[in-house]
Amino acid sequence: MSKPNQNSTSTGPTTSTQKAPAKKSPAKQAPATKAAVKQAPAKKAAVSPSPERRGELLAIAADVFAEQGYNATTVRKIADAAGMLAGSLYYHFDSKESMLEEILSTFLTELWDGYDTVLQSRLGPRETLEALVTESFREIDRHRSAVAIYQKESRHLVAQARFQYLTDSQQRFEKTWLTTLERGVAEHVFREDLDIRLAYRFVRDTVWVAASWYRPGGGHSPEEIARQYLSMVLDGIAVRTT
Amino acid sequence: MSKPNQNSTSTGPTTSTQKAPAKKSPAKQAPATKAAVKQAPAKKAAVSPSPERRGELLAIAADVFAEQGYNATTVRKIADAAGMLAGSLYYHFDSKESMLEEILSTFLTELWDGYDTVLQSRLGPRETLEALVTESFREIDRHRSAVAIYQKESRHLVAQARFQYLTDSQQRFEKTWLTTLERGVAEHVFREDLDIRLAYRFVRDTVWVAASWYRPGGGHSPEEIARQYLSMVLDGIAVRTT
Amino acid sequence: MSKPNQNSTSTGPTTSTQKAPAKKSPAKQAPATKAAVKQAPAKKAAVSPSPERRGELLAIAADVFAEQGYNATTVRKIADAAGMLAGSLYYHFDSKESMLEEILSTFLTELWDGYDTVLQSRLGPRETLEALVTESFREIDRHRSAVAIYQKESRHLVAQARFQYLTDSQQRFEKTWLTTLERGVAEHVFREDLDIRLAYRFVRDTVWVAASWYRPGGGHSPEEIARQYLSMVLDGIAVRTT
Amino acid sequence: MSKPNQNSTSTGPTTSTQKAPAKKSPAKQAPATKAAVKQAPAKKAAVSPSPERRGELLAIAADVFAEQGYNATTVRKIADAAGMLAGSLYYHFDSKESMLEEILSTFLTELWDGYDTVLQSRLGPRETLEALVTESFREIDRHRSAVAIYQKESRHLVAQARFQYLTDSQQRFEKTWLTTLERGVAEHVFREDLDIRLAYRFVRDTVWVAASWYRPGGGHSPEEIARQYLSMVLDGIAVRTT
DNA sequence: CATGAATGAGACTTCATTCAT
DNA sequence: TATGAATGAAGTCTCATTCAT
Repeated sequence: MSKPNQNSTSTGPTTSTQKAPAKKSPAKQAPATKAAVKQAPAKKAAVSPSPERRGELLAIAADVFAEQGYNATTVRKIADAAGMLAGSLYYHFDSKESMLEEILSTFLTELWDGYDTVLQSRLGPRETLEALVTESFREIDRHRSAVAIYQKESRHLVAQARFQYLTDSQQRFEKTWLTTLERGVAEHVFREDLDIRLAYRFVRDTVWVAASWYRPGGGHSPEEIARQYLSMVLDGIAVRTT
Repeated sequence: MSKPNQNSTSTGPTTSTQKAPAKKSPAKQAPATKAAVKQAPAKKAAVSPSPERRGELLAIAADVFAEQGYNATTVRKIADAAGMLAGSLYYHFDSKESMLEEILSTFLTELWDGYDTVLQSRLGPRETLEALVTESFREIDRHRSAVAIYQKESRHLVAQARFQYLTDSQQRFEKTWLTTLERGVAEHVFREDLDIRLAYRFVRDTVWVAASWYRPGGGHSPEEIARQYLSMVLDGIAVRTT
Repeated sequence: MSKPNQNSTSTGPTTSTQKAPAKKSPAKQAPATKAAVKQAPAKKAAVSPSPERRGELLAIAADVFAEQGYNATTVRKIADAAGMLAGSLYYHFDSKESMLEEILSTFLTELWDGYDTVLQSRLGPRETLEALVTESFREIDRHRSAVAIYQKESRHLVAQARFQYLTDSQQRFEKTWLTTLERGVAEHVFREDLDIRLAYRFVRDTVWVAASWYRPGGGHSPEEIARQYLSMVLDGIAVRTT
Repeated sequence: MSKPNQNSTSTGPTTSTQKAPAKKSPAKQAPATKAAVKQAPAKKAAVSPSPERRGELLAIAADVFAEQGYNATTVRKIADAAGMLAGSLYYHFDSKESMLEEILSTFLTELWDGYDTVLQSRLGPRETLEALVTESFREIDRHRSAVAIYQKESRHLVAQARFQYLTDSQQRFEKTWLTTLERGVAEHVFREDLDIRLAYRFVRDTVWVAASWYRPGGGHSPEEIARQYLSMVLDGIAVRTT
């Protein structure tokens, strides 16, 4: 039992084809990746006795990471923000990197919970797109820092085995969107002349970059922003010339 | 003995071949800032013996910065990529940061050259928007790494006096776009129900994030991509239902 | 509030059940040294509430020290092995070092008890040597971990005032053996051409290094091993050629 | 080429069944273990341009390791002894551990060079034993610190994949000695009643522990010490009673 | 121009130890 | 007695930078 916590319990979002709505399920299974990567003699125990403190600290860390960038964030800055000494963080977490990992995997798990709920509703392509975008803005609202971190850091991270699940998630994400767009074209609700991959990137980037400027509680609710974005994405900004 | 060049006064953005008057070109401020920051007794000589080598090295550095992030990039990685030892870079540049600065200011100078040319043509708002977007994709094509760096790093850099010109540029950028959009609404070529600031961010992000996936020489010319993007931005991806 | 016990004055080697007078028993010095080292105002109470638990913990600690080396052993490893948390050990012991000290001083006290019994029997030199070696193997059998620790760590420990008694013991040990060997030569039971100091080291190392591979309960009794070793030490491994 | 040196060239002693005498061959092949363990993107270059400095630093490090123990030795202590700053060591070596590895592997390579020369002479068992012991004392003379380190640290190190070659060497060592002793018994030059494994440990420990007290240049040449040791090991310390 | 070697600041991390509960 | 959470010192290592050659 020794050191009581550590992030061993966080779940890789890869495993998330969960049939039930299960929102906010707090990550029950360890990512498959980890099991394969670590053959160290299991020096860390399994469950955290006080998940609240962990959560607080992770939220603080996420804010600093988002604000300053992962590399530019020293553990001392996180500790300062948490009102403790740098070394004390290591009572709760294995490493700076494991904080990052837990932040991202928690976010992705919840994101996929939301997406899966949408996808299981088997809406039409336009309604699916609307629901996915709206859900995305909700996630940005709830996990703004995590999204911002994801945007900025995921590129470098995918190189590391530990962050394999980012790649997995990305692929699933891409497939989901491409399928939706293709269905929309096939069903004549999206324009036939679209370059699907380009449209995918267009929608994807359009939505997620919002995390870089969105401030929760700033006048617009996520649903409002989603509606405006969807209006632009679907109908364009130009006046209809008939 | 004395290092013959250094970018402090040489390739600064001020000296670039600006075709247009370009008032408030942000690059102009950089040298002033530097002068204020450094009080060392003029220990550096004036011009680099071989500006080509400088340019090569900067291009290499930009690629590595874009690939790995500025903070995660060590000067050794740059030197490796350039086939030299880390210390040798200091014959050409004052510091890692000055490389970054030169990369960004060079890019911004050229960007504003292009933008200013467009703006002086006094086109209608829709044509202005089209021309600015197209020009932007051309810049992405020519300075992909610089754009990617700009996207990723500018947020924290603006805190430093040395990078004041980033803020200046951003403000001018925002004003240019907001004005164009407002003119468009006023002239009934853009939808009246737009949230202008949201639309600004929408267009801005839509364009620049492309730098994160665009690969020069990859099938699509910048003009083609611009056309497709414009089509989506202006007319939306949905089929017109009347 | 105040920790009830601590080994500072309790199980020190002085208080052990020494059957023989054992002048200069090295353990005697330890308390004096300690008193000199610690100037804290007697903040610790006298005796541990449950000396058995202390003993168990020390045995566990000794095993881990022997296995991994003193420096490489963290108090957390000891606590893990004892099924408690690292901080909890400090209810029982002042410090990691005081555990080490108690392990070593306990061992040395018992060792000298045994040696003194032998020496008081006033046997001939060969029989003395045989008895000392046999006694040594018995100590290895009973205190394998302590012996292994002693072998590995005593060299750097002697530099510390707290472990002065190690030096004292070593000197007494050396004197005992040299005397025995010299007597043996004088009485023509040991070879005259011996380099006494070399022979001393030979016998000493031969015996004690066994602690590094000896496993109690592993086929050979300490007495058997002693007999075999003595056979080799006394008569050599070569066949007699006369 | 970047960072110029690093210990990538050191040879595992496992590979040492070299037919030719080849003394002091400076380790040409990388240990098989390393290739299997490291899949990192080969960030370190291959050959050291100034092996002399490396050698000096390794000798210094070996002395400190031997004196204080590997764990208790801080890189700062090594750097102090070398007259430089701690960080500067990392220009020459990857890590503290890689210094240790290079020290040990260099020593073992030379040791096996010497042993192989002896073994290829196909002497009788007694002469082989004498030659091996003598060779061992010569190695102690030349690599005292490395031998002392080996004695103290090899136990913990074998757990690490990087030090696999220690296990390999140990097994080969054991086989060599057991074979020699068995031949001796079979050919009636060693006593028939020997417990071979015990005798092996007896001889092995007897020889190598000498590194803990041997000081080069201290009156006795390695050959003299070897002769005295052999005299004791072969014929015992007791006077012959027939 | 470039190298080789070093500096020094600061990063992440470990760990013995403390203490309120 | 033991836990949970923290402290603070110290350790290994990285990296931008310097400078004599």
